[in-house]
Amino acid sequence: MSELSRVSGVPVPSVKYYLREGLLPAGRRAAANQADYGDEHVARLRLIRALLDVGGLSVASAREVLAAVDDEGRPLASVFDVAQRSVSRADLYSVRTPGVAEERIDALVAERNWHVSPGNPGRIGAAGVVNAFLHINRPELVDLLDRYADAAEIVAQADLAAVAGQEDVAGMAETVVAGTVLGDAMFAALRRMAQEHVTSRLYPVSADSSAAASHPGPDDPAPRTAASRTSTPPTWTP
Amino acid sequence: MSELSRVSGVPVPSVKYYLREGLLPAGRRAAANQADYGDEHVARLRLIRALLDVGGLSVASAREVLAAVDDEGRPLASVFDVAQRSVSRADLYSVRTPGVAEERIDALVAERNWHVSPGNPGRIGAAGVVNAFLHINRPELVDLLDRYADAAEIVAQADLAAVAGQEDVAGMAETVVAGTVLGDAMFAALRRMAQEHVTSRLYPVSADSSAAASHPGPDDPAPRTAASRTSTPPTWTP
DNA sequence: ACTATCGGATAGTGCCGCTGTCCATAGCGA
DNA sequence: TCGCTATGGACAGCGGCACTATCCGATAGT
Repeated sequence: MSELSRVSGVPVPSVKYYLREGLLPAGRRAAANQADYGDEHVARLRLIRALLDVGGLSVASAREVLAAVDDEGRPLASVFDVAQRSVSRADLYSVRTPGVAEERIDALVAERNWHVSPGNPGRIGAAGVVNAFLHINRPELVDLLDRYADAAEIVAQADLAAVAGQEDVAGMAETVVAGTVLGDAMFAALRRMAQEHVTSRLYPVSADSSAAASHPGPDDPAPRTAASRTSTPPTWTP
Repeated sequence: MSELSRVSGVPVPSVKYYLREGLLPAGRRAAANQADYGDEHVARLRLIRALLDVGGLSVASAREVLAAVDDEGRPLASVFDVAQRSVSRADLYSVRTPGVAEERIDALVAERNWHVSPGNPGRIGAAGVVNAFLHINRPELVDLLDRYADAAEIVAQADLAAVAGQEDVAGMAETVVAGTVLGDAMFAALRRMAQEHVTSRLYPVSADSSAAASHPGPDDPAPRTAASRTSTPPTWTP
């Protein structure tokens, strides 16, 4: 276990915790005080940390998602659903103008001929956001929906293309989960960059952004040796 | 205060808490045990709940964001920056292959002629996600970047157009904050719907969302089209 | 044989977002 | 004027979560 911890960079107590919580399958017991872990444990541990740290999932959500990944016979749509729910905020903005926001979303769906089931977590979430826009007295932000939907179509088609490119079913499930959970973070990050870009074009600020100056700390180098294996050579071409 | 609580729907102890934490300005003291609150307090309270519940901000982040909104003379770019940081995940996936992910992001930025400052939180975050993709051995997901960037441009332009449509500066700042913080949630929700739509077109046999919620078995057939049910609450048995 | 380490189990820690309690004060009806 | 209730503020406590520290019996190595 200590070697697993060393290779993966996860502290031993955390590894124990993930074992206890059912995120990480137990290793093969070689003796009463010895267990063997393989590459799949290292990979799983990395996936766990990616889901928790980058995707922002809770341990409970990660457990459900990983159970879906491990479930061989589960249909892909179900894996999608579990992944989507894991990143969806359970505690929605309490609806104070019931119906209006849902109607707006349903109108959008109908207009685009989207097929969306009524229980889709995105439908509930989008209605909650629209409701929040109305409630803070900023109805004009609701009109962002159409452009956002254009963008969402592009992203969803790219997501599905990535899933379809997988060979084996297990890879598809993991791709679905990683794409859904980490994709949220990736798009949000790209949106921040695009926002700065568009802002700088609309409002050419002479002084550069306060971002670099007011962000002194977090670039801690943490010089650790490159113990990570790079089985796939990162030599893609942009 | 009890009336403020009643109108806004926020419990009195929470209102006290927000006052203490500096999210909500104090009311005009009419007497030692009486304070008057106006419409602006109700609106602020609604904004607070939207940021916390829908946007998922912490109380500390909300305080910073609201301080930026209240700061009259603050340039808009700074408000953007504060809002972006508030929704950015501070604890990034620890970089194990330093440089590679950043280079990929910088190549993307250069290719699109984006103006992005090095300290942009999105740049760090995107590099973290790319790094996670590589680290979980799914480098093909990195190729999602280009389509995501297309979508991010659309969204960012819509965002800025909404900001530019505001008349007063205070409204702009609040629009920036609401659009940035709640926009993340809105896009994520729309992405979920678009994903289901595209999935249903590629794989016409789509599982009910309620079926996944009830943890179907490995051999759950679910050969029914989701269109068979229109507005019935979760009942996945025909 | 002896010590160091291993795995597992259990309890504890720190943080966060509230929430419950207490108290001096003040409005208000009798 | 006298209670009675309600108010606002200060402070402590709670429950959940993600770890983290401690202990313990069982080996593995020497």
